[in-house]
Amino acid sequence: MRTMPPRSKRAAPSATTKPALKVAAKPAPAITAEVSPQTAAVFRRRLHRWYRRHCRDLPWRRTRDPYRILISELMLQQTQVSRVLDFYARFLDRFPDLPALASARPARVMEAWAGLGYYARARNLHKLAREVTTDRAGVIPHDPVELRTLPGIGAYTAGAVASFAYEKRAALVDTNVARVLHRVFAPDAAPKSGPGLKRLWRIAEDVLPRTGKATWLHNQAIMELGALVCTARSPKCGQCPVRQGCASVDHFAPR
DNA sequence: CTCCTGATTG
DNA sequence: CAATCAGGAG
Repeated sequence: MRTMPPRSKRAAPSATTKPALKVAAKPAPAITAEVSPQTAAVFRRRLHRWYRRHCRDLPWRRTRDPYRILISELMLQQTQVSRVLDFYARFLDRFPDLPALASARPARVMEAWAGLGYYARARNLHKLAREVTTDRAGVIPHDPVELRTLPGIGAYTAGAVASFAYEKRAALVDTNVARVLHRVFAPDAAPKSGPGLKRLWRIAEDVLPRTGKATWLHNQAIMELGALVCTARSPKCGQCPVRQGCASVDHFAPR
């Protein structure tokens, strides 16, 4: 039961400060949830049932090694799954762990990346490996905020590493997730840039499960739905587990 | 906000 | 040749 929402990030108005006599002072932004807990729960259940039956078996879903998760996320940012599979295996063969990568010569790293393009990201990755090795005792951070301070890690990748490697309860929004949440919950929001994206991040938080373990599956599931069903063009609403309650289903399936 | 990358599409 | 994409950087 969800009788007591334990700690939603913003709900608790930190009792450490002096209790104001007037409650009306509006001490914190106290953002209103975009999605009610009930709606979120239904969404999660349908989504998760679907994922268990339809998920693809991908190598980076079989590991929790932060290094391997990181490599997969960086490669997937720029390349289709089918092609990443090859490069991923080869890259990890040459650099099986963070120390191996950190101690490699730049030319060797670029060699392993050759064919993937976006070589600035390979340089960032190498720099990250050396930074983490020297400054952080070789431990890739758990916290999305800390992750974001590393070269090449933005909001999305930070959430992905926290969630997929450490099974932390962290939201993530990439274009797949943005598209799904936009269509289901916020058809009026402009999913590109600015306030629209901000709102989608808020929605992503709202629909998150309570535990980190469940969040791992949840985040994989939204991305998988966006990749397989809720595609950019001609979404397969007929196969969508969350079409009931989707704000856009009529738009795509006018019937 | 603009710019950047490199594949892909018009 | 230009537009588009997806994330990150500045």
